[in-house]
Amino acid sequence: MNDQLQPLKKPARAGKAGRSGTQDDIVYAHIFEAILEQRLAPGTKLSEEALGEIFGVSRTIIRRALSRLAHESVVLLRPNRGAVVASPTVEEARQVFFSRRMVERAITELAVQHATAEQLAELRHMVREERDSFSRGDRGAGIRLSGEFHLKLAEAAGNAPLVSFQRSLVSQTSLIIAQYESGNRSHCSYDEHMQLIDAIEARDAAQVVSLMMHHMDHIDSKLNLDEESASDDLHAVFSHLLKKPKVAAKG
Amino acid sequence: MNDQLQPLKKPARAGKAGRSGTQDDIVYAHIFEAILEQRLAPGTKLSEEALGEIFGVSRTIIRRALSRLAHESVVLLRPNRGAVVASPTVEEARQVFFSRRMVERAITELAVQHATAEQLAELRHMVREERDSFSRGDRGAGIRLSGEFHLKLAEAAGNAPLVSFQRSLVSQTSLIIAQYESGNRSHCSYDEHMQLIDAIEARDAAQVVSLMMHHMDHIDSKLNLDEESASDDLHAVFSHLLKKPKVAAKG
DNA sequence: GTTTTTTATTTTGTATGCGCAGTGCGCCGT
DNA sequence: ACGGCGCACTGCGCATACAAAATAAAAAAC
Repeated sequence: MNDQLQPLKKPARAGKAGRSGTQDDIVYAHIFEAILEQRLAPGTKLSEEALGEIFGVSRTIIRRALSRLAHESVVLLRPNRGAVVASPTVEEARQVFFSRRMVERAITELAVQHATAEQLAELRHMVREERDSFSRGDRGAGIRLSGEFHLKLAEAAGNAPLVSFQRSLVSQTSLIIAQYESGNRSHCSYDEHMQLIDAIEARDAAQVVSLMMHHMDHIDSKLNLDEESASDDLHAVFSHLLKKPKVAAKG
Repeated sequence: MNDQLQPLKKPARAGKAGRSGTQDDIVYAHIFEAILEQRLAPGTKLSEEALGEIFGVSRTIIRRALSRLAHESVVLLRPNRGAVVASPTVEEARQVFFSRRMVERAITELAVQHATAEQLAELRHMVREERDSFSRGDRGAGIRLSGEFHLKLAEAAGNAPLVSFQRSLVSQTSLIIAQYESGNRSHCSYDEHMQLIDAIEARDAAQVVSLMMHHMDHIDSKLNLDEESASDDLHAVFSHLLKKPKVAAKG
């Protein structure tokens, strides 16, 4: 039956996991990473059956993953017409960044009050990983880890609804960056991330907020509103997961 | 037994709908309204099969509706153990209100800039309906409409991520109000809602924000967040009796 | 040759069946 | 009689099967 790929290994150590539903998360992480890596171009149709074949799971799982991605506005779910990779417009990007600024301000203020030493250590660890990813040239992982840093920061703020919202915003931001960031423009946000941690550790609220707002400005200013190109073929995009290049099981 | 309803009519005109997936939304709205009406007590188990029987749909639909409700933290989805009506703690309520204040401030500022005449008219219409519901004594509908007012206001702000977040916050707030609001204390928020609309129409940003913050204060002050009414958490309920819980409290 | 209608194929939406995990109860051992 | 163990029951997770909708294609009419 499904002899496409049997173990369904995770793409990296996608921090999103840790839940019970394993398969969901794995498929979710794979697709999300593929989008971030720009192996899936905006507008690409995400056929449930094709994805099911590729990941060796039924459409039920695919559908859940897509539903989740849709909720984070990373894919667009058109009724009766399937899912496509979201292609955020400039206006949508602006709205996301507006919300990001609002949320990040609140998060930093709370984090200064509530962040524990362990959380700060964990944050530093994540920044190091982020830096390593970029120095390895793994841009997709870097963007993802950069997002996870901000998510972790939200967790340190200790406000559950904020974390949930931040998760969605970070996903969308990652997609926007993947789409609009100009070339190899040294997405060296990890440096600013470290400064943020230092300021939080110093419990300097004003400084943290200031740094964060500048961080947002920098991300914003790195965006370039012209670039779009990537693959359309699902099998090609996920070829590194496949054992056989061509599947000929189904009639 | 229960007479299962056959045509699946909507509970009121649940404003959430208007989408494509009809059955999802209907089931979602029914369950949500039942929770708001407190016909479903916090902690009540929501069996997929039973709900499917009641609504005349398969577990697939029920599952989607529950998943949606879970995402809005209105029900709690325990892996392999089913769904139960959420019972937000006081701390969770505080977190929701913190986020609400942040979001409402942003929304009002944006709404002052962007709200159109049609949107204001629509808002007034909704407030009238809200008032009617309360005067009819339909508390559940009143709470729901009050929430939908705030959601509509978010839409008038013209920021999609904020709307999405607001939807989740409003759902949780409604649940919290349903649980914690003291008695029949005439949840006369519609009056303040009208004032808000007037101030928006006058494009008086400072006034709108001020009114909104006071509105939040009023909602807050109506809740008795000091004494918990009920809880599904046995440990919490009998904490004053328990010295050592018998149940395996691993993890 | 172009356009429109009809049909066929593909793809999503919904329902159901099977297997497994979680839970409670009864049985047995001490 | 009490505590540990295993069995049966309930109910969800996942896969599959079926039905409806949309798209693509083909054929017919203009």
